[in-house]
Amino acid sequence: MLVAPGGGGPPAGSGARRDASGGAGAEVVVGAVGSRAFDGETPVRWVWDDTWRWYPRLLADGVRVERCLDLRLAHRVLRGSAAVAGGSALSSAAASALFDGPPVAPDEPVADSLFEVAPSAPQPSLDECESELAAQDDAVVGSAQPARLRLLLVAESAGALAAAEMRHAGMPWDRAVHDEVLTAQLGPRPAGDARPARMAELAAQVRSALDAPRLNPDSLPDVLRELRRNGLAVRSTSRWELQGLDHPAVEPLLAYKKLSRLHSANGWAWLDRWVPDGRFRPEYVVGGVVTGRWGSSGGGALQIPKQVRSAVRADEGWRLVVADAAQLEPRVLAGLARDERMAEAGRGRDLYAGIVDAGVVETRELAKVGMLGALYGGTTGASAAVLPRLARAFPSALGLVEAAARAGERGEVVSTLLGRSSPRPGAAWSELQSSALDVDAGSAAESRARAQTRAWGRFTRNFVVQGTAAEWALCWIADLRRRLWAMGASAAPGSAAAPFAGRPHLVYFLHDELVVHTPAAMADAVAEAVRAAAAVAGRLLFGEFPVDFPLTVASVESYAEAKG
DNA sequence: GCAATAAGCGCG
DNA sequence: AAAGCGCGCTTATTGC
Repeated sequence: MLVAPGGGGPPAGSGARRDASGGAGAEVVVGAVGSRAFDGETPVRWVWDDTWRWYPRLLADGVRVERCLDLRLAHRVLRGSAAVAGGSALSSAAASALFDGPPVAPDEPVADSLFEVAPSAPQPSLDECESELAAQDDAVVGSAQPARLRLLLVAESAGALAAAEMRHAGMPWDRAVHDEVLTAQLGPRPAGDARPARMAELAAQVRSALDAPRLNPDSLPDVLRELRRNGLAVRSTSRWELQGLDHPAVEPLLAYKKLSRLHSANGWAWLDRWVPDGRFRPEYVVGGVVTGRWGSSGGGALQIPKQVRSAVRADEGWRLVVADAAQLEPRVLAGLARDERMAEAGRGRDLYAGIVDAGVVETRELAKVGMLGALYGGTTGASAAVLPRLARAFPSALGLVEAAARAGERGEVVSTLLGRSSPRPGAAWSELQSSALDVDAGSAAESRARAQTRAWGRFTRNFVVQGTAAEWALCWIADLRRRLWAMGASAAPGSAAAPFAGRPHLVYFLHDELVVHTPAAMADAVAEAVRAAAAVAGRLLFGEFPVDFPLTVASVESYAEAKG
């Protein structure tokens, strides 16, 4: 039981306590379960071990938390950061036991499970939270870049709040529209485990074309064998290897694979499991990716195929504001490297078009392929061919990713702008490296070691950009979340769950793209807020360095209408 | 029998 | 003509 905002003090037994030493502003340390601002006015930053443990229940009670510090997320960032000196209290066994590791299960019953929820990780006491907070504070203050790290920690924590809120509110999903999409492509929903009609037809065509009446098109080895038996020199059954081959089995096989994917990943079973009530509630895993991007768990929230996005529909009287940061990663690179020419190429326009206008390459497609090659470490084809021209035009930017790659190849750690560091290569890495140095190491061992070295270099090359882009996106969503709440409620119909009734709120986030569900009357203001938040994110990361982060923003009824 | 792995494809 | 980064999920297969 919790006290709603505007109510009295902390609930009995909550264990909430005012923190006297927490730096600027009042802070509340929450060891078990928390409460609201004590004076009702000072913005309070809740400090708790794990947002995902506590926040779902607060939201279920209609309570929104404005700001927090997630000790578990912060712990992980600080422990891994090259900017933080080792040997602090953060690395004590006690701190590790309590604050290391993945987020724990929410403190709420799981409705659809017959079984007990797995026992949660040990719950830190109030005192343990306080001493962890103090240790983190010391680590930040004593670090090479306290301001940036502090920004990273609060942005990551705000992301955790947003993630829990998005799951709570859910993405509005029209089951009937989804069913129409499936029926149009697959045929009517089959009973039981039967193949949908359209897939069965295609399977029959494949069997007949390959003269293999008993072939199971879902068995990759069998399909490969039959393709070869029919004279097709393929190494795998992947689409890019098959398409364009001149054989009557190819077209139905590719069509089958496409439908099979739709059916198994986002078919009726998915719909029943993940959208029982007209809302899709994915579990986001904040910081779930090494680079700081979010991951997801269950439901494939980050892989919703374009095919079914028409089922994402605003409630009656509401709109979806869909925003997408254009060419985010190259722009982030321009900012990171303070590459003025590259920033200039993207100012007020499509960055790739700007690269063409600057006379660096001939076409937008080349500019894009070349930039992606620079970010990912491409070494072949058109991408590699234009790399020298990009390097000449943008020496700072290309130099930065090149340096990150070289550092990784040496086995060193690289870091994002705000101080998230890459993992060190594992023990197997160094073993393979040193084994290649043995006097009697064969050339095979040497080339394996070389391939591994380059692969790690590609990882660190991309890490600095992808990770800093993730930081930009966290700042974007954090600032937007604040703005949306400040806009207040309108008298819109619809069924947004408390505390978001009548209010614009985030419902989806995908690396460089987000969706807000808003009362229709507020859609324009939301679009404005989304842009303003992007500008703030740019300033938070890059200060006055003049790099733009333009967005495409659309106010639509259906997610499928946005973008192209 | 079950768990781990591989292939393939969806997203950025 | 997909080459290079990061993921999650499903199915079939392989390993114990």
